[in-house]
Amino acid sequence: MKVITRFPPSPTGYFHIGSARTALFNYLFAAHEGGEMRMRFEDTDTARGKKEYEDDILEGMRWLGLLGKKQAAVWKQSERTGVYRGYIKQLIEAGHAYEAEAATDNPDKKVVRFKNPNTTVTFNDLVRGPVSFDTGELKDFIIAKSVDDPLYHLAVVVDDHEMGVTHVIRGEDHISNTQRQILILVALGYGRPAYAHIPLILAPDRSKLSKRHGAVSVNEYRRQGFLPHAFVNYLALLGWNPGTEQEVFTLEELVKVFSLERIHKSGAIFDKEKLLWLNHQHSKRLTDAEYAGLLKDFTDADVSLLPVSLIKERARTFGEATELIKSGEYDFLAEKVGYEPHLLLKGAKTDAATAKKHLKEVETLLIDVSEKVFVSEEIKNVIYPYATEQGRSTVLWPLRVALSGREKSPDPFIIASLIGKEVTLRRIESALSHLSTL
RNA sequence: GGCCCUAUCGUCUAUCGGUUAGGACACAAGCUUCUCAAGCUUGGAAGCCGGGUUCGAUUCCCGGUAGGGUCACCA
Repeated sequence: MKVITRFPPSPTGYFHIGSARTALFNYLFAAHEGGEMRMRFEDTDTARGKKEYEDDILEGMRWLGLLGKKQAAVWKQSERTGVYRGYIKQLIEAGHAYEAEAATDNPDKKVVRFKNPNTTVTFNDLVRGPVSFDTGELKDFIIAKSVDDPLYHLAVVVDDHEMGVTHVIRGEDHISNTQRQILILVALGYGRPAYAHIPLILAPDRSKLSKRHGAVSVNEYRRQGFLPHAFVNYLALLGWNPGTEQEVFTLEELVKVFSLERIHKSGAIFDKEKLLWLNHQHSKRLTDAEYAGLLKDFTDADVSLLPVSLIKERARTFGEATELIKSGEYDFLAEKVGYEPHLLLKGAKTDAATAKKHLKEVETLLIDVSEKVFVSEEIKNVIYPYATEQGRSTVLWPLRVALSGREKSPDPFIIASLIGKEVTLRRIESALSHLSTL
């Protein structure tokens, strides 16, 4: 039988990372089994639902790569009240439900209560094993505000059945809802889906993750410049593990190895540091061209002549890359560099005269390097023996500052190759005249 | 509070009765290095407590404790 899972968010807030992980597990399991994940909006609560939230969820799902082109249409419960009305009537006629006085303000309205058979409901949770409830405590719970106004539990059961859902994979917070849903489903004569309740994502203090703990919406991570695959990779590792020591996965790789049996039972704290590390790993696996393309789409900084391989190595996210660029780290690529002359000697542990001598020698060595082979390895080959002989810091520090204008920068060979022979020589000349003033 | 779920390094986790309790993030030190990163090596760091069962329990059972979830005319 074809596996069908579902992702049924309620559009009452922005796409939450906990929601995203639930969607991911549903996606991974379905894809692994060759089935499919269906999506619907549980928007029976018209007072709280917003179109804006629906769009945010959809956008986030697309970004994460969990919403394929061949995705079936997204159902909306608000458009299916007619369908639910039929089932509510059916339940009432069969004696499984009845209309009753509303407890609140409106005396004309009758709520629909489910007639609780007061039994023990046991289901075999695919993550936790057998779980049972004595349903008596539920009393005759309300399944619809009126015949025309269904509530969550009724709508879920009907939709899961009509969608052909075989596996309900959802957050642990739904575990006690399962008994109500099984009761309704039995009354309707439906077969049971399999249930798997996954642990929750927790804040650092092990409380429920909320806005006060920082970024909790998926699109915030997108705005911070995370890679969707890295984000998905991290989410998958919260509460699940492959059983091997592999940690870096693409979505496709996750699909291959995912299984419900390896879902952990207890809640997991969201650790942004590890996410950052994973994102860096994914960044480094991108080709320079891929990285440059994505960075360009992300940032408003000028990336036209940036040394992508350097940034990729250094920044963990596109957000960090942007900061790096804006901090002036790569300003040496521009025509002019400005710096305090003293900086030329700061890390050189030598005096102006010596530094000057070394720079002159380096200049002489570089003049002999042809433009055609003015690449970092070649430049290093030419300068390094001399630097080693004279004391590297006394030669390389002034040279690096001459070329970069900064205390911290990539090495001078790389910079020289990036700015070219002509600019390199010009900057050395400029440094020489600075040194003369000291 | 009732009901339900859970409990291994600071964090994410491996272990399906016998292990020097493994890996990763973070942290520290070292190596590399002109600087900053990256990289490499090394290190510190864990079975909530108490009973059982067993030749032997982190692992199985019970109790306690702690944390979480849930008790809507929300989902």
